[in-house]
Amino acid sequence: MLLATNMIKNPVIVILGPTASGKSSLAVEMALKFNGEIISADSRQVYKGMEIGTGKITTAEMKGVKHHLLDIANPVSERLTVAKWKTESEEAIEEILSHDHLPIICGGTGFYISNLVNDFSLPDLNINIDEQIKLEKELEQKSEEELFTELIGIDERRANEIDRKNKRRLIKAVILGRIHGKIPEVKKVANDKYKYLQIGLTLPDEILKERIYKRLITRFKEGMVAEVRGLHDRGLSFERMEEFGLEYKYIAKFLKGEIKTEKELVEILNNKIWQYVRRQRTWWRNPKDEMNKDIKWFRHDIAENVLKIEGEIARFLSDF
RNA sequence: GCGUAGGUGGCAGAGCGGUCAAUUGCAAUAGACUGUAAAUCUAUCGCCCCAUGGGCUACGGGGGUUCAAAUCCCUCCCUACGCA
Repeated sequence: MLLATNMIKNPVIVILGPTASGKSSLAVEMALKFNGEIISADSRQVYKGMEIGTGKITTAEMKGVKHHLLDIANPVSERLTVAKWKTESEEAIEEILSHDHLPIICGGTGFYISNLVNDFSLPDLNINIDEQIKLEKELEQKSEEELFTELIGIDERRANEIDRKNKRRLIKAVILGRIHGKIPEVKKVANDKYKYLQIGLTLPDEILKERIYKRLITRFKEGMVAEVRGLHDRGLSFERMEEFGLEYKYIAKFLKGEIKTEKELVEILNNKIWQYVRRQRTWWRNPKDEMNKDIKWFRHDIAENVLKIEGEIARFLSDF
Protein backbone atom coordinates (compact mmCIF):
# COMPACT_ATOMS: atom_id res chain seq x y z
CA MET A 1 0.00 0.00 0.00
CA LEU A 2 1.67 3.21 -1.14
CA LEU A 3 -1.03 5.64 -0.17
CA ALA A 4 0.02 8.75 1.65
CA THR A 5 -0.48 8.73 5.37
CA ASN A 6 0.67 11.16 8.00
CA MET A 7 3.16 8.73 9.40
CA ILE A 8 4.99 7.24 6.48
CA LYS A 9 6.85 8.90 3.64
CA ASN A 10 6.14 7.66 0.19
CA PRO A 11 8.76 6.18 -2.09
CA VAL A 12 9.83 7.94 -5.25
CA ILE A 13 12.43 6.59 -7.63
CA VAL A 14 14.70 8.92 -9.58
CA ILE A 15 16.60 7.75 -12.62
CA LEU A 16 19.08 10.33 -13.80
CA GLY A 17 22.22 10.51 -15.88
CA PRO A 18 23.78 12.25 -18.84
CA THR A 19 22.08 12.40 -22.19
CA ALA A 20 22.16 9.16 -24.21
CA SER A 21 22.93 7.02 -21.20
CA GLY A 22 19.77 4.99 -21.68
CA LYS A 23 17.59 6.40 -18.93
CA SER A 24 14.27 6.29 -20.74
CA SER A 25 14.30 2.61 -21.59
CA LEU A 26 15.55 1.62 -18.16
CA ALA A 27 12.78 3.68 -16.59
CA VAL A 28 10.20 1.89 -18.69
CA GLU A 29 11.69 -1.45 -17.75
CA MET A 30 11.54 -0.61 -14.06
CA ALA A 31 8.04 0.81 -14.38
CA LEU A 32 6.86 -2.46 -15.88
CA LYS A 33 8.46 -4.45 -13.08
CA PHE A 34 7.31 -2.28 -10.20
CA ASN A 35 4.00 -1.02 -11.43
CA GLY A 36 5.33 2.45 -11.98
CA GLU A 37 4.54 5.59 -13.91
CA ILE A 38 7.17 7.90 -15.27
CA ILE A 39 7.59 11.61 -14.70
CA SER A 40 9.93 13.24 -17.17
CA ALA A 41 12.54 15.57 -15.72
CA ASP A 42 13.62 17.16 -18.94
CA SER A 43 13.45 20.88 -19.50
CA ARG A 44 12.92 20.54 -23.25
CA GLN A 45 10.69 17.52 -23.54
CA VAL A 46 7.97 19.45 -21.77
CA TYR A 47 7.31 21.26 -25.05
CA LYS A 48 4.85 20.05 -27.62
CA GLY A 49 6.17 19.33 -31.08
CA MET A 50 9.76 19.06 -29.97
CA GLU A 51 10.15 15.34 -30.47
CA ILE A 52 13.15 14.10 -32.40
CA GLY A 53 15.29 17.05 -31.41
CA THR A 54 14.80 16.37 -27.72
CA GLY A 55 15.06 12.61 -28.06
CA LYS A 56 11.59 12.29 -26.62
CA ILE A 57 10.36 8.77 -26.00
CA THR A 58 7.87 7.49 -28.59
CA THR A 59 4.53 5.94 -27.79
CA ALA A 60 5.81 2.54 -28.88
CA GLU A 61 8.84 2.84 -26.61
CA MET A 62 6.60 3.65 -23.65
CA LYS A 63 5.24 0.09 -23.81
CA GLY A 64 2.03 1.19 -22.22
CA VAL A 65 3.68 2.85 -19.25
CA LYS A 66 2.09 6.18 -18.43
CA HIS A 67 4.38 9.18 -18.85
CA HIS A 68 3.84 12.54 -17.20
CA LEU A 69 5.12 16.04 -17.93
CA LEU A 70 5.80 15.50 -21.58
CA ASP A 71 4.11 17.95 -23.96
CA ILE A 72 2.71 20.18 -21.27
CA ALA A 73 3.73 23.51 -22.76
CA ASN A 74 3.55 25.34 -26.05
CA PRO A 75 7.05 26.34 -27.13
CA VAL A 76 5.79 29.34 -29.08
CA SER A 77 3.76 31.01 -26.36
CA GLU A 78 5.00 29.59 -23.10
CA ARG A 79 8.16 29.39 -21.13
CA LEU A 80 8.30 26.64 -18.60
CA THR A 81 10.57 27.11 -15.61
CA VAL A 82 11.76 25.10 -12.65
CA ALA A 83 9.04 26.47 -10.41
CA LYS A 84 6.29 25.33 -12.70
CA TRP A 85 7.95 22.00 -13.29
CA LYS A 86 8.31 21.42 -9.58
CA THR A 87 4.64 22.11 -8.92
CA GLU A 88 3.57 19.91 -11.79
CA SER A 89 5.85 17.08 -10.83
CA GLU A 90 4.57 17.08 -7.27
CA GLU A 91 1.04 16.93 -8.53
CA ALA A 92 1.99 14.04 -10.74
CA ILE A 93 3.62 12.23 -7.86
CA GLU A 94 0.46 12.61 -5.80
CA GLU A 95 -1.68 11.40 -8.63
CA ILE A 96 0.48 8.35 -9.22
CA LEU A 97 0.56 7.51 -5.54
CA SER A 98 -3.18 7.95 -5.35
CA HIS A 99 -3.71 4.92 -7.49
CA ASP A 100 -1.04 2.90 -5.83
CA HIS A 101 1.56 3.18 -8.50
CA LEU A 102 5.24 3.92 -8.08
CA PRO A 103 6.43 7.35 -9.24
CA ILE A 104 9.63 7.20 -11.28
CA ILE A 105 11.28 10.52 -12.09
CA CYS A 106 13.44 10.15 -15.15
CA GLY A 107 15.54 12.79 -16.82
CA GLY A 108 18.75 14.69 -17.26
CA THR A 109 17.89 18.16 -16.03
CA GLY A 110 19.77 18.12 -12.76
CA PHE A 111 18.52 21.55 -11.77
CA TYR A 112 14.92 20.42 -11.87
CA ILE A 113 15.53 17.17 -10.06
CA SER A 114 17.55 18.94 -7.41
CA ASN A 115 14.76 21.42 -6.75
CA LEU A 116 12.26 18.63 -6.33
CA VAL A 117 14.36 16.28 -4.29
CA ASN A 118 15.66 19.01 -2.00
CA ASP A 119 12.21 20.51 -1.88
CA PHE A 120 13.46 24.04 -2.44
CA SER A 121 10.76 26.65 -2.13
CA LEU A 122 10.09 29.03 -4.98
CA PRO A 123 7.43 31.73 -4.59
CA ASP A 124 5.05 32.36 -7.43
CA LEU A 125 6.50 34.82 -9.89
CA ASN A 126 3.12 36.19 -10.77
CA ILE A 127 4.15 37.90 -13.97
CA ASN A 128 3.13 37.05 -17.48
CA ILE A 129 5.66 36.07 -20.05
CA ASP A 130 5.28 39.11 -22.30
CA GLU A 131 5.79 41.44 -19.39
CA GLN A 132 8.78 39.44 -18.30
CA ILE A 133 10.38 39.48 -21.72
CA LYS A 134 9.80 43.21 -21.94
CA LEU A 135 11.56 43.68 -18.63
CA GLU A 136 14.39 41.42 -19.71
CA LYS A 137 14.93 43.40 -22.88
CA GLU A 138 14.95 46.60 -20.91
CA LEU A 139 17.44 45.31 -18.36
CA GLU A 140 19.59 43.86 -21.11
CA GLN A 141 20.62 47.42 -21.92
CA LYS A 142 22.24 47.83 -18.54
CA SER A 143 25.72 46.73 -17.68
CA GLU A 144 26.51 43.98 -15.23
CA GLU A 145 27.74 46.61 -12.79
CA GLU A 146 24.51 48.59 -12.97
CA LEU A 147 22.43 45.48 -12.48
CA PHE A 148 24.56 44.42 -9.59
CA THR A 149 24.23 47.82 -7.97
CA GLU A 150 20.47 47.68 -8.26
CA LEU A 151 20.43 44.19 -6.82
CA ILE A 152 22.43 45.25 -3.76
CA GLY A 153 19.74 47.82 -3.06
CA ILE A 154 17.01 45.23 -3.21
CA ASP A 155 18.50 42.09 -1.82
CA GLU A 156 21.96 42.21 -0.39
CA ARG A 157 22.06 38.56 0.49
CA ARG A 158 21.38 37.48 -3.07
CA ALA A 159 23.80 40.08 -4.38
CA ASN A 160 26.57 38.67 -2.27
CA GLU A 161 26.22 35.18 -3.56
CA ILE A 162 25.39 35.87 -7.19
CA ASP A 163 27.86 35.46 -10.00
CA ARG A 164 28.21 39.11 -10.89
CA LYS A 165 29.52 38.40 -14.35
CA ASN A 166 26.50 36.36 -15.31
CA LYS A 167 24.18 38.89 -16.85
CA ARG A 168 21.25 36.56 -17.28
CA ARG A 169 21.25 35.69 -13.60
CA LEU A 170 21.62 39.33 -12.63
CA ILE A 171 18.65 40.27 -14.78
CA LYS A 172 16.54 37.51 -13.33
CA ALA A 173 17.51 38.42 -9.79
CA VAL A 174 16.63 42.07 -10.38
CA ILE A 175 13.26 41.15 -11.87
CA LEU A 176 12.53 38.87 -8.93
CA GLY A 177 13.62 41.60 -6.58
CA ARG A 178 11.46 44.24 -8.20
CA ILE A 179 8.43 42.00 -7.89
CA HIS A 180 9.03 40.32 -4.57
CA GLY A 181 11.57 42.43 -2.76
CA LYS A 182 13.99 40.29 -0.86
CA ILE A 183 14.05 36.78 -2.13
CA PRO A 184 13.69 34.27 0.68
CA GLU A 185 16.82 32.34 1.37
CA VAL A 186 16.71 29.05 -0.35
CA LYS A 187 17.21 26.22 1.98
CA LYS A 188 16.42 22.63 2.09
CA VAL A 189 13.18 22.03 3.82
CA ALA A 190 13.08 18.80 5.74
CA ASN A 191 11.21 16.74 3.24
CA ASP A 192 8.61 14.76 5.05
CA LYS A 193 6.48 13.69 2.15
CA TYR A 194 8.68 11.49 0.02
CA LYS A 195 11.71 9.33 0.32
CA TYR A 196 13.82 9.26 -2.79
CA LEU A 197 15.99 6.57 -4.26
CA GLN A 198 18.28 8.13 -6.84
CA ILE A 199 19.76 5.86 -9.46
CA GLY A 200 22.47 7.41 -11.64
CA LEU A 201 23.34 5.92 -15.00
CA THR A 202 26.82 6.32 -16.43
CA LEU A 203 28.82 5.07 -19.36
CA PRO A 204 32.53 5.25 -20.08
CA ASP A 205 33.39 8.26 -22.24
CA GLU A 206 34.16 6.34 -25.40
CA ILE A 207 30.94 4.36 -25.29
CA LEU A 208 28.85 7.42 -24.51
CA LYS A 209 30.48 9.37 -27.33
CA GLU A 210 29.75 6.60 -29.76
CA ARG A 211 26.14 6.39 -28.65
CA ILE A 212 25.71 10.12 -28.99
CA TYR A 213 27.08 10.07 -32.50
CA LYS A 214 25.00 7.12 -33.67
CA ARG A 215 21.88 8.53 -32.13
CA LEU A 216 22.54 11.84 -33.83
CA ILE A 217 22.84 10.20 -37.23
CA THR A 218 19.67 8.20 -36.64
CA ARG A 219 17.74 11.29 -35.69
CA PHE A 220 18.86 13.10 -38.81
CA LYS A 221 17.49 10.17 -40.80
CA GLU A 222 14.26 10.33 -38.86
CA GLY A 223 13.70 13.86 -40.04
CA MET A 224 15.04 16.04 -37.27
CA VAL A 225 15.78 18.91 -39.63
CA ALA A 226 12.28 18.74 -41.05
CA GLU A 227 10.86 18.83 -37.55
CA VAL A 228 12.72 22.02 -36.79
CA ARG A 229 11.70 23.56 -40.09
CA GLY A 230 8.10 22.64 -39.35
CA LEU A 231 8.24 24.25 -35.94
CA HIS A 232 9.57 27.40 -37.50
CA ASP A 233 6.76 27.37 -40.06
CA ARG A 234 4.31 27.13 -37.20
CA GLY A 235 5.67 30.24 -35.56
CA LEU A 236 8.59 29.15 -33.41
CA SER A 237 11.19 31.84 -34.02
CA PHE A 238 14.81 31.03 -34.71
CA GLU A 239 15.65 33.29 -31.83
CA ARG A 240 13.64 31.16 -29.45
CA MET A 241 15.14 28.00 -30.90
CA GLU A 242 18.61 29.26 -30.19
CA GLU A 243 17.49 29.70 -26.63
CA PHE A 244 16.51 26.04 -26.51
CA GLY A 245 20.07 25.10 -27.35
CA LEU A 246 21.67 22.06 -28.91
CA GLU A 247 19.68 20.50 -31.76
CA TYR A 248 17.26 23.41 -32.04
CA LYS A 249 19.92 26.06 -31.84
CA TYR A 250 22.29 24.58 -34.38
CA ILE A 251 19.67 23.31 -36.79
CA ALA A 252 18.22 26.83 -36.73
CA LYS A 253 21.64 28.15 -37.66
CA PHE A 254 21.79 25.56 -40.41
CA LEU A 255 18.40 26.61 -41.76
CA LYS A 256 19.48 30.24 -41.63
CA GLY A 257 22.57 29.36 -43.62
CA GLU A 258 25.03 30.22 -40.89
CA ILE A 259 26.12 26.61 -40.90
CA LYS A 260 26.76 25.56 -44.47
CA THR A 261 26.71 21.81 -44.65
CA GLU A 262 25.02 18.97 -42.84
CA LYS A 263 28.42 17.44 -42.24
CA GLU A 264 29.52 20.55 -40.40
CA LEU A 265 26.25 20.58 -38.48
CA VAL A 266 26.73 17.01 -37.30
CA GLU A 267 30.24 17.78 -36.16
CA ILE A 268 29.20 20.86 -34.22
CA LEU A 269 26.27 19.08 -32.60
CA ASN A 270 28.41 16.18 -31.62
CA ASN A 271 30.73 18.55 -29.76
CA LYS A 272 27.95 20.55 -28.21
CA ILE A 273 26.16 17.47 -26.94
CA TRP A 274 29.37 16.25 -25.39
CA GLN A 275 29.88 19.62 -23.71
CA TYR A 276 26.38 19.24 -22.34
CA VAL A 277 27.20 15.82 -20.95
CA ARG A 278 30.14 17.34 -19.12
CA ARG A 279 27.96 20.07 -17.65
CA GLN A 280 25.50 17.44 -16.47
CA ARG A 281 28.27 15.48 -14.83
CA THR A 282 29.61 18.59 -13.15
CA TRP A 283 26.17 19.24 -11.75
CA TRP A 284 25.83 15.82 -10.14
CA ARG A 285 29.40 15.93 -8.90
CA ASN A 286 28.84 19.13 -6.98
CA PRO A 287 29.43 18.27 -3.31
CA LYS A 288 27.42 21.28 -2.12
CA ASP A 289 24.24 19.52 -3.06
CA GLU A 290 23.80 17.01 -0.26
CA MET A 291 21.44 14.90 -2.30
CA ASN A 292 24.16 14.22 -4.84
CA LYS A 293 25.90 12.07 -2.27
CA ASP A 294 22.93 9.73 -2.21
CA ILE A 295 22.93 8.99 -5.92
CA LYS A 296 23.75 5.36 -6.55
CA TRP A 297 25.68 5.19 -9.80
CA PHE A 298 25.64 2.26 -12.19
CA ARG A 299 27.42 1.68 -15.46
CA HIS A 300 24.74 1.05 -18.00
CA ASP A 301 26.95 -1.01 -20.30
CA ILE A 302 27.23 -3.85 -17.83
CA ALA A 303 24.30 -6.20 -18.22
CA GLU A 304 24.17 -7.36 -14.59
CA ASN A 305 23.70 -3.80 -13.46
CA VAL A 306 20.10 -3.79 -14.58
CA LEU A 307 19.47 -6.63 -12.14
CA LYS A 308 21.38 -4.78 -9.46
CA ILE A 309 19.27 -1.69 -10.00
CA GLU A 310 16.17 -3.81 -9.83
CA GLY A 311 17.41 -5.28 -6.56
CA GLU A 312 18.17 -1.83 -5.23
CA ILE A 313 14.65 -0.66 -5.97
CA ALA A 314 13.09 -3.80 -4.49
CA ARG A 315 15.07 -3.37 -1.30
CA PHE A 316 14.15 0.29 -1.14
CA LEU A 317 10.46 -0.49 -1.55
CA SER A 318 10.51 -3.15 1.11
CA ASP A 319 10.86 -0.43 3.75
CA PHE A 320 7.44 0.97 3.05
C1' G B 1 57.74 28.63 -66.07
C1' C B 2 56.24 33.85 -64.82
C1' G B 3 53.09 37.05 -61.63
C1' U B 4 50.51 37.94 -57.15
C1' A B 5 48.92 36.68 -52.25
C1' G B 6 50.21 33.61 -48.42
C1' G B 7 52.69 29.95 -44.90
C1' U B 8 51.72 31.78 -36.99
C1' G B 9 50.08 27.45 -31.28
C1' G B 10 44.76 21.21 -32.27
C1' C B 11 41.85 24.43 -36.06
C1' A B 12 40.46 29.39 -37.91
C1' G B 13 42.75 33.86 -37.75
C1' A B 14 45.42 38.76 -35.61
C1' G B 15 50.23 40.69 -35.00
C1' C B 16 54.41 43.00 -39.22
C1' G B 17 61.50 45.38 -35.27
C1' G B 18 61.52 45.56 -28.66
C1' U B 19 56.18 45.92 -23.78
C1' C B 20 55.05 38.39 -27.88
C1' A B 21 54.70 32.25 -25.25
C1' A B 22 52.24 35.64 -29.11
C1' U B 23 44.96 39.56 -29.55
C1' U B 24 40.52 36.95 -30.66
C1' G B 25 37.11 32.92 -31.90
C1' C B 26 36.48 27.61 -31.97
C1' A B 27 37.89 22.98 -29.98
C1' A B 28 39.82 20.74 -25.40
C1' U B 29 39.92 20.37 -19.79
C1' A B 30 38.06 21.75 -14.98
C1' G B 31 34.47 24.50 -12.25
C1' A B 32 29.94 27.39 -10.88
C1' C B 33 24.73 27.27 -10.67
C1' U B 34 17.78 28.62 -6.99
C1' G B 35 13.12 30.95 -11.53
C1' U B 36 15.13 30.48 -20.04
C1' A B 37 19.26 25.26 -16.88
C1' A B 38 19.99 21.47 -23.72
C1' A B 39 20.40 27.97 -21.03
C1' U B 40 24.00 31.13 -18.72
C1' C B 41 28.72 32.16 -16.48
C1' U B 42 34.05 31.35 -14.73
C1' A B 43 39.07 29.41 -14.94
C1' U B 44 43.07 26.80 -17.47
C1' C B 45 44.96 25.90 -22.15
C1' G B 46 53.76 25.29 -25.61
C1' C B 47 57.31 22.46 -22.29
C1' C B 48 59.98 22.37 -17.55
C1' C B 49 61.09 24.16 -12.63
C1' C B 50 63.00 25.27 -5.87
C1' A B 51 56.59 28.35 -9.31
C1' U B 52 52.08 35.67 -7.70
C1' G B 53 58.91 34.16 -9.96
C1' G B 54 62.44 31.72 -13.38
C1' G B 55 64.36 28.63 -17.49
C1' C B 56 63.83 26.31 -22.33
C1' U B 57 61.83 25.55 -27.29
C1' A B 58 58.60 28.18 -30.69
C1' C B 59 55.58 31.93 -35.61
C1' G B 60 57.36 26.69 -43.07
C1' G B 61 63.33 25.18 -43.58
C1' G B 62 68.22 27.39 -43.79
C1' G B 63 71.22 31.72 -43.71
C1' G B 64 71.81 37.03 -42.74
C1' U B 65 71.02 42.35 -40.83
C1' U B 66 70.32 44.29 -35.70
C1' C B 67 71.89 45.47 -28.95
C1' A B 68 66.93 43.10 -30.21
C1' A B 69 63.22 39.53 -35.48
C1' A B 70 56.89 36.16 -35.84
C1' U B 71 57.90 41.08 -37.67
C1' C B 72 63.56 43.49 -42.21
C1' C B 73 66.94 41.05 -46.25
C1' C B 74 68.61 36.52 -49.09
C1' U B 75 67.60 31.64 -50.37
C1' C B 76 65.00 27.03 -50.51
C1' C B 77 60.36 24.32 -49.85
C1' C B 78 54.98 24.38 -49.84
C1' U B 79 49.76 26.41 -50.78
C1' A B 80 45.98 29.46 -53.35
C1' C B 81 44.58 32.42 -57.31
C1' G B 82 45.99 34.70 -61.99
C1' C B 83 48.97 34.40 -66.61
C1' A B 84 51.38 31.05 -69.73
